[in-house]
Amino acid sequence: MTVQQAKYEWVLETVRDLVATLDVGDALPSERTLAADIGVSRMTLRRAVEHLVREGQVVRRRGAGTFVAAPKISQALTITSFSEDMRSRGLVPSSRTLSREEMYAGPRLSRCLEVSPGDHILRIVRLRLADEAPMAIETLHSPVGVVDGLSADDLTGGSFYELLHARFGIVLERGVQTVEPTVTDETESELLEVPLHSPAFLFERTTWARDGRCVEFVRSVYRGDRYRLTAELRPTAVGSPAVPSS
Amino acid sequence: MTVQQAKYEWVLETVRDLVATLDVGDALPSERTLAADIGVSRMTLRRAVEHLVREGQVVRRRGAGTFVAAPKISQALTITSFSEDMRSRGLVPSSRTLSREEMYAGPRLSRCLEVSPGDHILRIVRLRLADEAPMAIETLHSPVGVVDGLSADDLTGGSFYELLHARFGIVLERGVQTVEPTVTDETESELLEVPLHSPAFLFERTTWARDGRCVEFVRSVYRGDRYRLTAELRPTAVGSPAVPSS
DNA sequence: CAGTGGTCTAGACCACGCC
DNA sequence: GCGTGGTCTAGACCACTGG
Repeated sequence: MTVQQAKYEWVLETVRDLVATLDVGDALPSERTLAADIGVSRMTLRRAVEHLVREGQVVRRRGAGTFVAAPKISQALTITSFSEDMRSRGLVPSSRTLSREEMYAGPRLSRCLEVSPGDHILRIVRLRLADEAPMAIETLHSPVGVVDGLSADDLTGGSFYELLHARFGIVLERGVQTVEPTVTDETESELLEVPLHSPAFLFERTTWARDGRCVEFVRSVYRGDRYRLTAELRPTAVGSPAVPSS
Repeated sequence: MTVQQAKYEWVLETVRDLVATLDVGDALPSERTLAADIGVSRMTLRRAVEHLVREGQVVRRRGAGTFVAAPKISQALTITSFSEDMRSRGLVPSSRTLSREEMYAGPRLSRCLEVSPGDHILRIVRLRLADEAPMAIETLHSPVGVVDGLSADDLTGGSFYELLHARFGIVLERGVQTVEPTVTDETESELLEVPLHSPAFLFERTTWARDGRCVEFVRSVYRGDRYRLTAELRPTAVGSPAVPSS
């Protein structure tokens, strides 16, 4: 009745309070009943319940009812791009290009980049800094056919991805990244200014464009003493049948 | 008209195809227009569009319209619990309890577990195996007040979290986890059957219950040669104003 | 101002679980 | 069969953007 703006959120809070008074496995009142009790339409009530379903607070079973879910921890690690990542950690990101060369893909990279081993690719190595101190070494590989004429200077500025779109019209579609623990070798230790064989993260990322072409294969080595991944763990939706209240 | 089951998904595919024909920054037809063209109600159309918004394909701007989003790579690393994780990798998980002891929390753990340094805590060390071969060492700390009477045998079975709920009525609320690269020490190398100073992951996780109590602090060392994190990267919702078609 | 997305309604039919 | 969630509709008003 009052302002619409608040209604859905108000309903959400109301239902949340209700759930808090119940035990795991307990059924909520039916949607029609609850909507009437609260004084909103069923669609509005459903929207609030959907929110709780996504949060994993409740589980819906068609034909049966809606039940308080048994929380279950799953892990969602979220990382952002280097620059954003550093800024979110209160550090100032910067970059130094160490080398730029054109080369044959060779057997290994040709597989990663999905080109012929004899095709030319561009390899650019950059030192990534945070607050002026070395943080990571990033080695970027791209087929020259994709990033024709890319110079070393182009990368000192900012995002490679923005540049890909603005200059080459490339729209990214998806990527796959793996993370492994490793230790630094001589070269890496010198560049990152850490002792030989220091613990480090090894990231490998392959990214594809919307047109299906493989755009880049990136190998990054992050200092283990300065960089750490963090994850917020939240209860998620439960696959198991709602546990009957013990 | 036909079956309801398929309608919403059909609309989603239709809109997805439409988006594919547009460039980044282009506006979609208005919801009312599009709904009429497709032949569904606005609510149904909205549901499909909401799906695309969550996927980051389009951006809605109130009063302005709906626009094709500029893809932006962000990273969502997803890991599951040890057992699930192993099973999803085609391995058979198992567990061996190495030790169980009650001890004073001490300065460091008392901070992690949010108890007094003089409070008693339980420490259980488990070797986690995959296909009978060592994969990780997990050291669990919990205040005895929380898991009173927990025996070593209780943990050989399965999930600690399910046990927490069934036996102690503890409902988990949230957790924080950090991941660092490290190298194995003598003890760890022996247990994990890897050479001294092998690369490894160090996970540290703190989990809280719904009532606010800190339930556990877990420190896990994973073999770097057998364990690797993988992430599917997908374009996400864009904060930046939709780029006008170049 | 007209047009857009954001929200809400009251009612309808379907598919499914349970008794 | 009855009650549940799942879906869909046609129309309404609001808040905001833009010319």
